[in-house]
Amino acid sequence: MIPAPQVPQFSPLYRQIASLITQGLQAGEWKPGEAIPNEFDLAARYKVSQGTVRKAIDELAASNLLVRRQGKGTYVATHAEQTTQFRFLRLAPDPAPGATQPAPHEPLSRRFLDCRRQRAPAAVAHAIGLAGGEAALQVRRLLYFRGRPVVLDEIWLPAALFEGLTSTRLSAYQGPMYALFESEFGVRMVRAEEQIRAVAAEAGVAELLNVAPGAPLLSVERVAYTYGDRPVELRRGLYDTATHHYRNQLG
Amino acid sequence: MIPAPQVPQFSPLYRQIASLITQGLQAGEWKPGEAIPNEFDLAARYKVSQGTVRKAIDELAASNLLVRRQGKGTYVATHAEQTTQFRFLRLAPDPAPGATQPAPHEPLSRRFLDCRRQRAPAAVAHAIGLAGGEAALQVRRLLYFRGRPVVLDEIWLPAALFEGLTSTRLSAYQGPMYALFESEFGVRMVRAEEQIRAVAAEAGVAELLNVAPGAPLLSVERVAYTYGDRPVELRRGLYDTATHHYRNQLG
DNA sequence: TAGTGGTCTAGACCACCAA
DNA sequence: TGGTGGTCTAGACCACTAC
Repeated sequence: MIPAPQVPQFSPLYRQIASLITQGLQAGEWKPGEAIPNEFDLAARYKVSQGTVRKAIDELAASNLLVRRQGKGTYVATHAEQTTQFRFLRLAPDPAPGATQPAPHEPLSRRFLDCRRQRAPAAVAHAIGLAGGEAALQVRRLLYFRGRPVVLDEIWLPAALFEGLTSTRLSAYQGPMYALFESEFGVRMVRAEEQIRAVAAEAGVAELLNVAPGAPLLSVERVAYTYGDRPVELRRGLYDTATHHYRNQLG
Repeated sequence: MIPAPQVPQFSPLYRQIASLITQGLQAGEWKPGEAIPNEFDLAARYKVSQGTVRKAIDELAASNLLVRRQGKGTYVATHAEQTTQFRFLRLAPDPAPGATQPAPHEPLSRRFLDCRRQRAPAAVAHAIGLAGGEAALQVRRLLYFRGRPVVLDEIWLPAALFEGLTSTRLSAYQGPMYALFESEFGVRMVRAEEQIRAVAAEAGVAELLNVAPGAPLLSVERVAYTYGDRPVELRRGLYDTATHHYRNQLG
């Protein structure tokens, strides 16, 4: 007889508070960039001590939902910030030969190729939680560093969450796509999982990225999640790594 | 006039305690796998409250130097553990088509090709902190999943730290290389940085990995650090991603 | 100077593990 | 049952920011 899985029922107070705060974020009670109430006010509201609220906020700050600023307050994290800009795009320019300092981030520009309402292939629909037949949006875009194309992205989104998203609207917005998602559609990307492979460039792709057909490219497949671990984006990026690399920290 | 950089002098007590504990780890006072003293004993030793020790340990556990086990004690982390096994090797088998569960980790075997004492190229010497002319060890090995070669690693180490490391000794050891390093040479890898690119397989590499010449491979360049952020390994891995992928979490 | 987050303490009690 | 880490509280004080 297989023993029933021992599900630990116990959940400490601070985790319950963290969950309540997350619900407030999800419900839009506090918007990205805004400050949440101070620790004592939250403690009074939830009828716990300040230390417990503090530990709850610690957790949320550790998972990048909140940002603490000593002396000022605790703020809702946003993708519309310089410092958070490259949290999800891990591509960096190669260091110049002999350089001791890592190369700084280069100016980046975006070009949107198309944005179509379309039936998603089964694998895609499954990944972003679409029931049979629900519509999806497919966006394709190029990223340029120093005027050269380096990344080709193909992005799938549930159409229901992004009604009114068009190529022109994407092009008009200056700044990261995820910042537009959170300000215009109330969808905030919280975490993502990536699968990385090396592939050979197909003809059409090669032309867009200005590389030889068959050239090795990095394939980066990402599923991005919003609050409550709901998957809301599938993205396949093809990176030309001739002058750039994907950087990663192992802890 | 450029303002002098404002160096924050203030360091909270718990960080000083964390630093003292780290020194103990570095000095080998507590060995990988062993338990450190309980929180009250440490508090008495450092003349602070248990809460402060606790916060210090929290930090060290967060950076994977220590492992807490409720009801048992706090232990020095080790690479010789199943759970930590794949913390630095981020290669996972592709899920079977239509599978809902991610594929489990596959049995892995290692084959060492050679281990030579050798002058390191300048770039390598610089990366692992070798002064001019100091000797290095170069190790090459293959990793097999299900009997098939998937990874070719070329590894550079400072010879001074690994006196007596030979191909036969590497082959004799069952388990991760980093576990051997920590138990036999007292060098514990704490964190690493990786740069990932897509490259085309050269002839010799292609043969070893059993792929066509020119096939796209993942190039994973790693610098691994021990205590005190000292770089002690440079590793270049070539991964065949036909049936596997490099997985990454973005938080 | 007022308000916010950050640190430190002391003590009570709870959850988990092993013997 | 005893020992360990884990939680929660209450209060004092420190460091940083803005006005």
